[in-house]
Amino acid sequence: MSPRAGIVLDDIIRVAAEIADANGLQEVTMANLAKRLLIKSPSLYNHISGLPELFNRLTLLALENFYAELKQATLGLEKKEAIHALSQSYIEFARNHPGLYELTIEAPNPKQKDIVHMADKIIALITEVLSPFHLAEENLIHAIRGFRSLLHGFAFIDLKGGFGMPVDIDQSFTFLVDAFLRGLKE
Amino acid sequence: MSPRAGIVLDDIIRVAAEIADANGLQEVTMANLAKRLLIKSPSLYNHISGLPELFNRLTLLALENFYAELKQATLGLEKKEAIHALSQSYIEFARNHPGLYELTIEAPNPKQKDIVHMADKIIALITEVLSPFHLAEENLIHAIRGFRSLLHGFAFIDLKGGFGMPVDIDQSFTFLVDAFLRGLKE
DNA sequence: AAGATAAAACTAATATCATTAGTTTTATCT
DNA sequence: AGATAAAACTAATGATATTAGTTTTATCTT
Repeated sequence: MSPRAGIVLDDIIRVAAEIADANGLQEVTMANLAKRLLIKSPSLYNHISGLPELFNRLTLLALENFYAELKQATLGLEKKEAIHALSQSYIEFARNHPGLYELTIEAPNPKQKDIVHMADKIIALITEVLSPFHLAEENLIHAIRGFRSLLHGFAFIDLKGGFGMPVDIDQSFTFLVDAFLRGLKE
Repeated sequence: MSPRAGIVLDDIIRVAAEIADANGLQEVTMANLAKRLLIKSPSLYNHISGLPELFNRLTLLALENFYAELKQATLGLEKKEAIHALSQSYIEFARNHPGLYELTIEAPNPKQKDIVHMADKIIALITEVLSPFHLAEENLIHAIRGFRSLLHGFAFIDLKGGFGMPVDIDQSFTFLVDAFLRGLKE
């Protein structure tokens, strides 16, 4: 064991994730982390170089968890079923982890190889579930971009409470995915 | 004229909009505004109550401009043409005014009646262009939500530079809108 | 033309951040 | 029992938003 027991890096990241999802990314501050960990904020610098590193690590964690859930959701499924499962899983992650989800959609810093890699894996997963449509080169890219767009757009507006009408939100989501898939077939 | 000439509220809002679009929302600070207006930051409080009011006013300006451009784009057009024109105008506003666009998609504070009103007008416009599809009640809501989602999702990912493949982005956008419209017809 | 007015600017101060430097504390190892 | 190392700490700096109080100055009144 180390000369003196105290918090470890993972404690910081874990609490940061909790704050991000419960109170919003803007509440993830050195001051708030220190309060929750019952230490003074300068002590955090014994474990992490500052807020930029914290957000990088939090983004990586978010992408890993997001990927794992999406992957899990599609296991053993094919075609339309796989697409709907991935879509549903996508929306649920955003709802359950609004703070982490926001981090997953920010443009990754190209220097952060690990982050770029995880972001690429998510796009590869989306590509996989779209592959049964046998789209020609450019159309496949169009379809991937379109699918990513509607997933994120719906998740985002939903998160912000932008769907106010008294109509079931999940049904609207299924409607959207179905409409897009029908449109793809032609 | 007033007892002593200086800046006026509109100067602050105008410069705030410039900074928002050129440097990002996070650069819209009292400190930066004061620098650009060649005054000290406390002097700004002679004209505005603080950052919250500034962002409220900036959001209203953004929504007004956004609505005006969307409306203008659809004038005299019908059906598919109107939808494509509105879509194209949507993406262009986001590209030309990334800072203002971000403000238009935040959930409006329900207490800000004027902001809510403008946001509603934009949704009404989207509803209008979708009306030729003669969708039944719930399906109309689904379609509106879906269309808003794909517009925002595409605009957002585009803004963040998330479409990296060497395939024309505007073609992808047209592909997405067309696919959705085809899907709506069934 | 001189003084009053009002609204603009200002300085000074407080509070909250992130961060750095330097000091103290303390669990473990020798 | 003392050395070590890494954790905690305090103190300080610089950026931010904001408030309070003072000064400046263009216009209006007499």
